[in-house]
Amino acid sequence: MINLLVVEDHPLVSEGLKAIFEREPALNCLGIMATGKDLLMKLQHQHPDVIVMDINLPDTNGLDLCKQVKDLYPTIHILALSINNEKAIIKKIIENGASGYILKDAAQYEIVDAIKTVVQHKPYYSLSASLTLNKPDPMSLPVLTRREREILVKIADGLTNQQIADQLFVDVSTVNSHRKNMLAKYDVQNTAQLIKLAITNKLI
Amino acid sequence: MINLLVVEDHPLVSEGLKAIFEREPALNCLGIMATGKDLLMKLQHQHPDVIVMDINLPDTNGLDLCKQVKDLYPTIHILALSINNEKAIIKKIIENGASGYILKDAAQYEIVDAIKTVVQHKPYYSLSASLTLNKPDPMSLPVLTRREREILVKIADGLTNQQIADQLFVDVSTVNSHRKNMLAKYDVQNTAQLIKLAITNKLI
DNA sequence: TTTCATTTCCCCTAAAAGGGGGAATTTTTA
DNA sequence: TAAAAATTCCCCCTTTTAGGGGAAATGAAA
Repeated sequence: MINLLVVEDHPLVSEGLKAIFEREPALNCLGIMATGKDLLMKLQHQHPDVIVMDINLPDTNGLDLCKQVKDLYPTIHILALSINNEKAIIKKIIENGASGYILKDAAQYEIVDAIKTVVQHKPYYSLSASLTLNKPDPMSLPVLTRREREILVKIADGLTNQQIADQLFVDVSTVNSHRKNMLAKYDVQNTAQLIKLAITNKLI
Repeated sequence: MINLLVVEDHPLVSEGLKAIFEREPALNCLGIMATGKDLLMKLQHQHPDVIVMDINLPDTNGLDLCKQVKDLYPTIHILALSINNEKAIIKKIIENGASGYILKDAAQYEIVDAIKTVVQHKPYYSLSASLTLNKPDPMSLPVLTRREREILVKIADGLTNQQIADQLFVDVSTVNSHRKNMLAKYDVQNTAQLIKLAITNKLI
């Protein structure tokens, strides 16, 4: 018998999970919490084998919550549940102690499989998640320094080098240097291309 | 007794819906379809009172499917279900014949309420959806002409006016005119701001 | 058919950005 | 603490944008 806790704020999804668990004799759902706070309170009294955790919660960031729970109760297995299918996020949650990752588009059997797998101290990734993990890295872009980001945001807001320099109390040549640096480090020819790249890659 | 059909490709959600419907004696779920195609086939044999339709489907665009179904079977009420909370989308689906709109974060009672409301030929919007609808319009932006969009895309790709002119076999002055026009119509000072606005508002 | 919007092209000047260097001073970080 | 990275500033010069006008030709819609 595997004891479960669910952290999920969408009633539709948590009802779905409950229905799936009820059909599985080996699974016993101890309760459904809508927030991270509720989970931490519940854990003071009850320790499940597995926590199925939505990482998009209203109160806490799921990534932090995962780490918190793992620090307090290292023996509990955490199965992350998310609509998000970004490689960086999946990696992060695994780093933070999750034993598995399934997407909300997962089939029923996948969820049951995942739970049964993680209690055996084995990792589990849903089909779409492992596909994402195996995709080649979206060519890691160079990172912006603090100052560069600051300036880039102002450029995107339509300020000229002079205006930015005035706001930051530095010389125009400084702003110009940063701008040229950014063009060079992202290998683009002009501001238009830089802004496009920055926005589509969520640099700003 | 209200007869229902569900079109939803996420098992977690459809299981949740099923569980909710089972608890309501007045509701009778005739079946759950994962695709628009399946729905259209099913409708040839069975006519529900209400269709609960996810508008993010794998095969069809939910907006089109809604219109299609309404054209074929005008008496069926359609309740749109979506994670999407954008005013434009909600308006569109209503135009296409949906009687109501609920978000996937809706509470259980909201879904039941919604179904009972739409069968009485009354519209229903979930709490968060009606909040969205009542928000002031995100100031409708002027639309780009075909040529302007074409040029804007090339600007965002880092091409200069001269390069664009060469590609389009027109004079630089023409490209320059379009560029100036766009700056004026969106009331921005330079290309950086224009690109940012265009991307964040999905103009390109 | 007659507007109205779009697309095209032209003039002008000033401002801003881009491209090549180099170099001193702080901050981080290894 | 020493090396690396970030921030700051400077020179040169060229290309590109921006801002102000105007105007003819095409296309679509009323």
